[in-house]
Amino acid sequence: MTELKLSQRRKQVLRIVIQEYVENAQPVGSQSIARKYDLGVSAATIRNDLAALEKAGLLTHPHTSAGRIPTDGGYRYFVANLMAHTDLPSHERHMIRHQFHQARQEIDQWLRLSTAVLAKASTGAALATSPRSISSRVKHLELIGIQDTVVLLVLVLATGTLKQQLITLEQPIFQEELSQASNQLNGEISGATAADLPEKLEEFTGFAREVGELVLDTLLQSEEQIGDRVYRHGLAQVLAEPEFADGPQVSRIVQVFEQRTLLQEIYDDVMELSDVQVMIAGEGRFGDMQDISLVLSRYGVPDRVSGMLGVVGPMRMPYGRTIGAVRYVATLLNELMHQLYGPSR
Amino acid sequence: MTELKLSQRRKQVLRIVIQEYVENAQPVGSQSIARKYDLGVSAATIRNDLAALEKAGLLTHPHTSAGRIPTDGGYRYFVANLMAHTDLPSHERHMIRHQFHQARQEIDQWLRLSTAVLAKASTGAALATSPRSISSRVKHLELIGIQDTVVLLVLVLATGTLKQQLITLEQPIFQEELSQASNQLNGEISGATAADLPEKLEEFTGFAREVGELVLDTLLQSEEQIGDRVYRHGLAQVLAEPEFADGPQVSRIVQVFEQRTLLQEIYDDVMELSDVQVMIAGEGRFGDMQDISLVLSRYGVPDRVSGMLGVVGPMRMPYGRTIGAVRYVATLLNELMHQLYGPSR
DNA sequence: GGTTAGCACTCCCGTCACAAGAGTGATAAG
DNA sequence: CTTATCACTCTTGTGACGGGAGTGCTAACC
Repeated sequence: MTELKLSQRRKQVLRIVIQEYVENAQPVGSQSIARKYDLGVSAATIRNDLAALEKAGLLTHPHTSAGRIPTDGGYRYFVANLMAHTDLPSHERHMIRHQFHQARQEIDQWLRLSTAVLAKASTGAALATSPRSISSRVKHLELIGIQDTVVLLVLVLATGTLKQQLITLEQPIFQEELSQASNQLNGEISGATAADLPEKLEEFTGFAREVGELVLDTLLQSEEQIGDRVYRHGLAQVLAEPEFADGPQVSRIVQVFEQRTLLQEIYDDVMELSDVQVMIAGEGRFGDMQDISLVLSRYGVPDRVSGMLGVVGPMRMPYGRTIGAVRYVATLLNELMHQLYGPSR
Repeated sequence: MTELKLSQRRKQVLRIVIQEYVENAQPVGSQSIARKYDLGVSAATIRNDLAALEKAGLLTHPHTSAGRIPTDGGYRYFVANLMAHTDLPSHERHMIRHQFHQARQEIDQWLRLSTAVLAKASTGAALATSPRSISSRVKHLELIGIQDTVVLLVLVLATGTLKQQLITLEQPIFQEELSQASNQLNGEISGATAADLPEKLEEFTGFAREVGELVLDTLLQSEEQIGDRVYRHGLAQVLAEPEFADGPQVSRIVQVFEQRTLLQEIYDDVMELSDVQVMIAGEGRFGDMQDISLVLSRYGVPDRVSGMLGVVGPMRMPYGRTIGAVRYVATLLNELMHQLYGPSR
């Protein structure tokens, strides 16, 4: 979209329309603006401005004699040019930080808390994916007999991520054999990445080889997918918003919230930029996202692990506040992750 | 509730009302019954029966001149006495079984699939908790250095469940020390339960002791909580049902679906009986569950692991089919789990 | 040219009345 | 116990009506 030129007052009017509409979910008209805000001009002038903003594609009206509401383009302009970058108020920041330090030191807990906090701080529903390892490196491997013919393969990646995989055998196997195989493998493949592995596997045969292949599979798979867990919180809250009063709208947002495949698609986008990203009404690239906005951020430690977290809500959303919240939680997670996966080892 | 005595025809009428209402979500009147079903009596007689069923608390009207709809009591009577116990049709059963055998051999995958299958086979939303170990027994323990001062404790329980816990230290620690501690602990505490552990810990000091305490904590915690993951699927579908057209109803069911604490409470109930349980409108013991029914079952291997799975949906639900689906998926999971955790080891 | 006042026009929304339709409840007869 | 009949009730849909909010246009003003 080309950069629009708008007079100061028109920007101001647009800002007011969005602000009012976000707050009240009601179309806003020229008179009510003139009454409530002292712009030094009359309602008629504002009316002209509104018409101009509509022609520019930033506003619409639902019907002839109603007030104006922002279009998706209007929100985009607002977010890009007009929005005050509001950080979360400091007492909220402190409270959130406190909660994180009180939680048990576990990624699972942190992410759960993140979604809870985000949902509370925004008007939307929060989601987060568990962190994915980038270029996974094997740290350690363990083979544990569960049943006579069932073996559990536990894989610890350099980042501390655990992968588990059950192996069902034709023949019973003894613990000694398992230990032997795991010692053998540990010596050889620890520190290996998916790229190194095939070569190293050459020298193995039999059961050890089989396990090695499985390790490779697991590594490859963990690199190409989003984290295997998706944390969600606060759907009830966002469904209470007036735009989701009727059926079709509800199912739309629930689908965005529930569907893994959609998240997977969006994930790649989010990974490209380091800052918080705002996706308004699907940005034309995703269908079926009318009236839905996403505010997402990457988190993690560069080149080691990364995940995604953010908020999904109605397009009519307090973007400033939401972005602030997402950014803050993301930086907090970054800090915590840094302590764990930190510079290197 | 005392066992009600109803004539054959009245039972038949009740059955018809429920059947029709479940299908069409519309109050059903005497005339339409007489027209559609050949009961050998006139509409007026059916009208009398309806009035009797209403007096017995099994039916109501929404208003004076509307047809009848079942009350929660009506559904309970139906489920207890009238319902045809329908198993899933065999081709569906085969398809489901096939899907399970195609999936990767992983509990995570199975449960994900279970909820997907259940949601598809019912009109509700499916949920499942990951299995919890009963009287957890330690199988193996591993300590892995992630950062200089960060250690990952991996605990493998006898059932193959993994528990992980990060430990942040004051001082850096060397891998040798870790290995030493883990060897020491493994020799001593492998096979121990939460009950045995405190005694065995007596002999340890320093870091090993610290880790031991942590193991104990983890064991205790894993015994008292529901599985740490909750799988969900198909919320969008159930929200499309007409009873959830308005706001308050939506938030009610979303809360039932989302809230962990509620599941935790229900869990204990479900564990007591081995068969599928039906909870209609909260059975008076849970508030805020008007118009919502749950069909739940335990799954797992007796005395070893167990979890819960089932369907949450509107009270107006095809109970026969839903119960059949839940039962089938539960037995399927039981089979699969049995292969893993099977008789003993 | 930008700004203002005035005014006709449009459309939504709540209310009311009205009729149709479905179903009940009661009565009286079989 | 069952049936036919009928008055009554309540919902639902429709159309009319007025109030209110807001627009769009025009003409005048600075």
